[in-house]
Amino acid sequence: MRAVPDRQRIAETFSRNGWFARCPAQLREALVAHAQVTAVEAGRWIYDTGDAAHGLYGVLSGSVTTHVALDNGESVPISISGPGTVFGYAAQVLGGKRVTTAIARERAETIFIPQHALAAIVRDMPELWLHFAELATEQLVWAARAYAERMRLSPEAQIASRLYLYSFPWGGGGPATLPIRQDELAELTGFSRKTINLALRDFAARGLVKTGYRSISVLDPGGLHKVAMAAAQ
Amino acid sequence: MRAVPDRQRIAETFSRNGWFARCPAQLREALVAHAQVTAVEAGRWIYDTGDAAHGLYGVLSGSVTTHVALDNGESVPISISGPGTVFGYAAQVLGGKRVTTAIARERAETIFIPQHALAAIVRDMPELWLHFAELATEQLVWAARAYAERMRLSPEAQIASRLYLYSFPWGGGGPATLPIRQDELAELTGFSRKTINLALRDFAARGLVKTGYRSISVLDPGGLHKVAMAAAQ
DNA sequence: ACTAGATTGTTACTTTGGTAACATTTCAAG
DNA sequence: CTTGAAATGTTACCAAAGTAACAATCTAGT
Repeated sequence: MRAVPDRQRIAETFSRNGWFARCPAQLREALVAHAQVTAVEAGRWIYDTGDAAHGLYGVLSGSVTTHVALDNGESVPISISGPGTVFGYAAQVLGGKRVTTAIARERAETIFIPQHALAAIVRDMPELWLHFAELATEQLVWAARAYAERMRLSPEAQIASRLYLYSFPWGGGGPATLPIRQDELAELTGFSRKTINLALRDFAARGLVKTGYRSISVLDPGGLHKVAMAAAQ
Repeated sequence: MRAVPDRQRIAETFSRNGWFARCPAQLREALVAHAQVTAVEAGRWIYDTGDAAHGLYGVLSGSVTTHVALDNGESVPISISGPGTVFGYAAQVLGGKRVTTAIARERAETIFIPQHALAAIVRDMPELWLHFAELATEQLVWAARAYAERMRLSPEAQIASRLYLYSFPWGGGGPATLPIRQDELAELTGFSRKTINLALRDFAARGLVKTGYRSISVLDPGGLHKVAMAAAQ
């Protein structure tokens, strides 16, 4: 919870793209005005499934993973969020407990907009709910697609699709170097590390990616997208 | 678009449970007042991905499947909706084209609330957006769970989980006879018919289900849920 | 520069689930 | 009561992905 220079950074980071950017200026400013900045160490919980929700989060720097808890107790990572991304709104909309667990993947700064600020904003600007509806719906469509891909595409196609997806937060859809380990990508996609490694070698041979130590460079996002699409029967 | 007796049925069907039921009475009544009833033959498209969206749908009788189109052209079924369920709101919220394809699984009646009616309602009751946000968020949480299960659970556990899920629309969470063929369940879950059959035989041997011709009777939903949970490593 | 721990690359083996049959059962129309 | 199409039950075989190693490589910290 610091002063002026942070405000500026927040406004810049969250105006570039994503949900904040699509909100009307007045609403965006009201949200930014109430944002509190917090630094989080790598590996730290930001919130856990079942916690009471007291507000909305966003990623200012670094990255955050979101996990879903299965009935059998397993915790499954379902997304990585980079700077400019809003998270933790589900419990806010549903008005109750956190339905996912958020963990800092690396040292990160988050913004937090407390519930009472949201309540005050929504009194003047009820269209905030419209924007939450848009956000949730967009992610729902994305999740439905991800689920459908999981049912039908080959592992190779799914891995290509995922790398293509990650090329956006880290490279705007162009070439990008992803700071992701292969075992982490395995966790994230649900395949074995061996299968990941095999696919990456294959992509590398085709000039689509270049593997490094603790990193995967996407050289040709469009080519990866084609691989994902080519999986037709 | 018929007269009084339909209004009554609509109000009853959509007040029992689901999204409509949770809307405030005034909002629910406004929605019901503008609903138009249409009969659809089995197998008929209600809308297709890419169509312009002109309103919101609900299932009055029968059932409707929703499909997502993959980039490779495949169409993947992602849900079955029974009476009282709202569908087709995603394109409405996003204000554009249909993002899924809806098809009548069997002879069905749908209600349709045209866009202009929604626009009129939201002028007086902007909280309609809040309820859309809740609907989308709820389904998002469900989709995230489904995705996580798909990544981690054994086919058997996933099939058990799905049957447990379907016991709600058809039996309120208690014993229920699902009018679903085994090859249809295979499509829906993304496994082969053989795997479905094997799992069902196994469940039948344990007294959890009873298979029939064109039907699967869930005898012990709780037991199926336990099977889904027991898949811990 | 060295070293230990972390990460990636690779192999042999096993398990799982899909494919493609075919046999059996069910049901509805004639 | 037939009969045939649709649906379920079952089998043999095969390909794909997981497991569990181990080897090679990289990097941070001394």
